[in-house]
Amino acid sequence: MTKKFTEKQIHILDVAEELIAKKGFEGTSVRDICSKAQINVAMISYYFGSKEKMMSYLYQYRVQRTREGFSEFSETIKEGRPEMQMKELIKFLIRQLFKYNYFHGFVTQELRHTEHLKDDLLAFYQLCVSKLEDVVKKGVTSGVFTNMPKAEDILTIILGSSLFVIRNKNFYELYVRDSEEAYFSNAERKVQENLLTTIFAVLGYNPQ
Amino acid sequence: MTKKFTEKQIHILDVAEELIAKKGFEGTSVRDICSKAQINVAMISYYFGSKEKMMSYLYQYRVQRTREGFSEFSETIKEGRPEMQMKELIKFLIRQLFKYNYFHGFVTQELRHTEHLKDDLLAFYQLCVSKLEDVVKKGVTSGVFTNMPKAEDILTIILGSSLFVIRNKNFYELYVRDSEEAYFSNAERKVQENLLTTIFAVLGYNPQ
Amino acid sequence: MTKKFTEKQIHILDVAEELIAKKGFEGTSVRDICSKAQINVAMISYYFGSKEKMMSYLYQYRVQRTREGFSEFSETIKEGRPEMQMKELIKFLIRQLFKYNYFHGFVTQELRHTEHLKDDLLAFYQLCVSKLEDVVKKGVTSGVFTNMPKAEDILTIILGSSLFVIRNKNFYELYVRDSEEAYFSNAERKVQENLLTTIFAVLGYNPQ
Amino acid sequence: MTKKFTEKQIHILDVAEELIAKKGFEGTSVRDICSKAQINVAMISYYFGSKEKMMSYLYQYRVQRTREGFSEFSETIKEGRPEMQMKELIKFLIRQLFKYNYFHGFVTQELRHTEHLKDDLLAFYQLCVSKLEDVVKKGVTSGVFTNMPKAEDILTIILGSSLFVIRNKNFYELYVRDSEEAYFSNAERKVQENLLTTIFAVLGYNPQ
DNA sequence: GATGAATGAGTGTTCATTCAT
DNA sequence: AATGAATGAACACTCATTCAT
Repeated sequence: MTKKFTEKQIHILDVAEELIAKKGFEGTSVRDICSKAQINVAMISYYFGSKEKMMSYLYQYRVQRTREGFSEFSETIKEGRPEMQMKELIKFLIRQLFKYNYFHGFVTQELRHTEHLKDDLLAFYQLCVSKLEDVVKKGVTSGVFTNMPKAEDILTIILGSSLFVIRNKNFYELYVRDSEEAYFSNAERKVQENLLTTIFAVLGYNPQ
Repeated sequence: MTKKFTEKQIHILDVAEELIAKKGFEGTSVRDICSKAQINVAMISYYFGSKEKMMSYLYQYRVQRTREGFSEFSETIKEGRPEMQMKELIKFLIRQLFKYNYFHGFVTQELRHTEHLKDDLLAFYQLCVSKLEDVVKKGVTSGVFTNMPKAEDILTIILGSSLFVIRNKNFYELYVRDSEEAYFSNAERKVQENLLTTIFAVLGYNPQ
Repeated sequence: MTKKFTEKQIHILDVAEELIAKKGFEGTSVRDICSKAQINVAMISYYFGSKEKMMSYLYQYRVQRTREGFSEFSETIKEGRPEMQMKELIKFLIRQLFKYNYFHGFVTQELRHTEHLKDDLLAFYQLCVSKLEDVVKKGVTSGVFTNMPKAEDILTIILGSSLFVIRNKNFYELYVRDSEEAYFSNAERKVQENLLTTIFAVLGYNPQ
Repeated sequence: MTKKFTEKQIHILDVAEELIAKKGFEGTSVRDICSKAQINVAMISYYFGSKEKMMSYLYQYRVQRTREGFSEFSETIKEGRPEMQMKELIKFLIRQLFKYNYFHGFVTQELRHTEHLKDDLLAFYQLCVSKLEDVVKKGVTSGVFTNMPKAEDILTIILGSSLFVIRNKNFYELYVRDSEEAYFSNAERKVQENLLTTIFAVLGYNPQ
């Protein structure tokens, strides 16, 4: 069952996510979060039970939202041809990763003591795998794709490459020479081009 | 130039790396490390000056070793044909990432306050980019590769996918159902297959 | 301007002063103070920011009180004859030193890293010098004093001798053989006699 | 019995005294001393048993030297008239205090846990008292001094005023505006003038 | 006789959390 | 429902000292 949050609680989670993304879970103190959120130091324990539980709620909250978004998205492409579906799927995933980059970036690193939480994310990833699988099969059947790579391999490339770019800003900005603000949007575009090219190559895309 | 370490110091660095990889830099206390390494709590300050300096030494130590390994490796493939060179290059990089997985996995996450250290890793990545570029060009010239993707895009896919598999064990082990011990070696093999297929596809490999 | 302290904070400062006077700033641990004050070890950081800042507050607190006392005192003697004023001035200064003996005794020794704090004490001393100067001049003009020693020399003798007696208990108790408790009050009386005699001699006091 | 020290040990004591005078006993680490003395960190424990015992030896060493100096000095004035003897005695004491200012300045503050050591200094002070007493009595008998103040009061004024000037540089340099280097020599001269005037006034000096 | 690597006790401080209000 | 004062545990680090060589 999904927990319902008040506006104040959501505000705390937003602030917490931002700070944790910047300085890590352990590197972010409850006082930091409360100070930035302009609330009392005791509020986090009061609302969520503990700092760690707050992290869990933050996690669940984000995963839930992402999954909901995925369902909505799925609807919008269900009529299209496989190559279009694949393209939109890739773009959608990259979009999510960049949008919730704070979250996706740190979460597996920081959620060590709350292993069970990973199940939610895992379920989401499996949803993606199964969707990718459908599209690949359909494409192969219709002859638009020549090869049938494993869906989990495709997802690995999409998630891995995107997260790498998000988290290794220093490396990638050698090739995306832009202002701090413009970096992410340009990096996202570049990754998108790269992944579209790469994955369609792997699929042996054969335009008809 | 490069600091020399005694066996004891190297032992501490190894233990530290393992723990930091598991629990993060801030999440790992000096006491944890010393307790696991069976040394006195004061040793880390004594040997390295501080916890943070220890981290720097660990970082430099690993990067230095990796770069040395890369130089040696470069020699061994310089005579081969481009497709062989590319294949070995991909395998070598994956090998390094899995070998020093603790290190590559956490380092950009944790080195927030010591930004300058990233330069070393960056230099290494650029070395890889330039090597990849050479091989791609040679392959295109000789006709064995049809396309000329950007070398940084290739590297992004290699590093990103490998690190994703290393760090998201929970996801990937759905597909690599093995004992804890066997996971990494099998995961490495699977990633290798995936990346070889993918990158050769992108290059438009045309066996002659 | 001046920081206001709660009763608890004042209690801590009192305990701290006593211990620091006995064992020095560096020789007194935060744990010592908190243990004696029956409070938590974290309270000093919590209330004052750090041990050193606590020292600053203690310092400022004492100097401020002493200066306020001096102003009040000045009022009470402004109508009298110079010899009476001088006598009361000497007695007042000795009184202050014995009253705040912990403080005056150690403060210049311990405030090495917070030199700027000395300015407050210095300002107080200068106030004393200027008051002494007025009285001496008036006495010389009225013919009750024959000589006009420098006011800073008079102050040096008063402060130096009093502090010596306060801090070299071992020496002086050879001549003031009393119980621990009675020592200071008797020592104060003896110093007072000594300094009154001495300074009036230097002034060439000529009763009329 | 007096301990004999090797040159190395004396070197350590000299360095220790200087540092302790500057930064206090607790504020000076064994490492500081050994580093400045260019010896091994273990040497202080090795030579003196412990840091505190080193302090004791330092203390005894200085007191012993001062007493020896006092005996020599006594010889040189034993033929003179009382007023000359008193003058030389005052000058000698001030001289010693400024010469060993490091030592006299801090010693009663820092020697808290080794109370027994004070006995040596006490014995020296008593020696001074008894010498002062002799001179005063002789002067009164011969009619050159009119009053007979207590010798311990005279000593208190001499020691207290000198130490105050030595230790409260910030105050006194308002009146002794000189370079850092010149301060002490000028301050010594000024204190000497002050104390000679003051004490001869108290004695009711009556030149014949 | 002298060293320097190594130690355990102790340092000031920060932490997430609790509790009386 | 919400606060902020207060806490005890834990933190990284420094200390004087020891001990094998």
